[in-house]
Amino acid sequence: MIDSHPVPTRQTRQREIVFRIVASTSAHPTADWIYAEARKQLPNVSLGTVYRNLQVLEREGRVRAIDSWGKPTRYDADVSEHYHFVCLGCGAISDLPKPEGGDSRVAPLVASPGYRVTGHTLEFRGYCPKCGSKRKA
Amino acid sequence: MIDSHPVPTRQTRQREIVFRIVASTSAHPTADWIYAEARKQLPNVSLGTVYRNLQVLEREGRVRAIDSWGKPTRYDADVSEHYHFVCLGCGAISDLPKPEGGDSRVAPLVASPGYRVTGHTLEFRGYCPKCGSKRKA
DNA sequence: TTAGTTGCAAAGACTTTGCAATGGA
DNA sequence: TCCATTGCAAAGTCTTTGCAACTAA
Repeated sequence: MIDSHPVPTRQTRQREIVFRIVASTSAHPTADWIYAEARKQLPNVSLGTVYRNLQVLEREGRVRAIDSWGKPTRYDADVSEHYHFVCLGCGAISDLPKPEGGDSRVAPLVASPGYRVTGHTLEFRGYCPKCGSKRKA
Repeated sequence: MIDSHPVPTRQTRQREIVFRIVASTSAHPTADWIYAEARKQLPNVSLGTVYRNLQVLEREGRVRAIDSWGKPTRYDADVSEHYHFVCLGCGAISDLPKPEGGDSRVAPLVASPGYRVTGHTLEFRGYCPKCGSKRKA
């Protein structure tokens, strides 16, 4: 269920380009967007390759996948501890300021014996300043 | 982007059966599983109808959709505040004991001016007692 | 040399949708 | 009656995969 012996990875043009693209933006791009950008540099790169590389990069801990409730997965090259805010108006995902002592505040919420917690996801939803002002409260 | 004038909903056999099925289990079932169960009671019900009803029920606040990282969406009839634990071994989703003052502990993590937070999701991942003991730490 | 990678296209998994018929209020 | 809902099947969206050729190490 988990890689018992990790597969060695090579450094390829395609892989590095995919990584650089993800790292170059804070927009938490989708595979499709990354693909479009990649083709500007490597006109023949395929969408399959982009997906495969995103998987490898995620396995290596170089990028993080952000699940988006049925919508396409988005990727983040900031793998440090931080949370996201998803705007229900425009769909934008923005980084939240790193919570002070966040982990130590959230972790204790789960304390069931026998369970081994390896990670958690905390995501906030609502309206960003731009979308919020367009609507009546 | 948001229902300005909610569409009236009717009470149909299909809808109530779907709801009862979701409410009858704590396994956080998928649409497929709900569909299979529903056909036991209504042999001609279609998968499309199950999906449509789950959407309606969610809109009405009677069930909650749980996003499962690329895997099929799961549903929960417990719409009260509580968090989930997802087992990376067997995929089971279990309810976590309601956190004491959970909301008030988590909410302050986001305090960016201009942002209106309407909800949040907190999900823990790891190994359940059964799966944890099968693996070396 | 020898696996890991790639491009391409086809397949897969999950969910949504068009439409005519049906049925709840 | 009126329009939300249904069953069916087709279509849609996002992601994965088989395969032969290619290439990093």
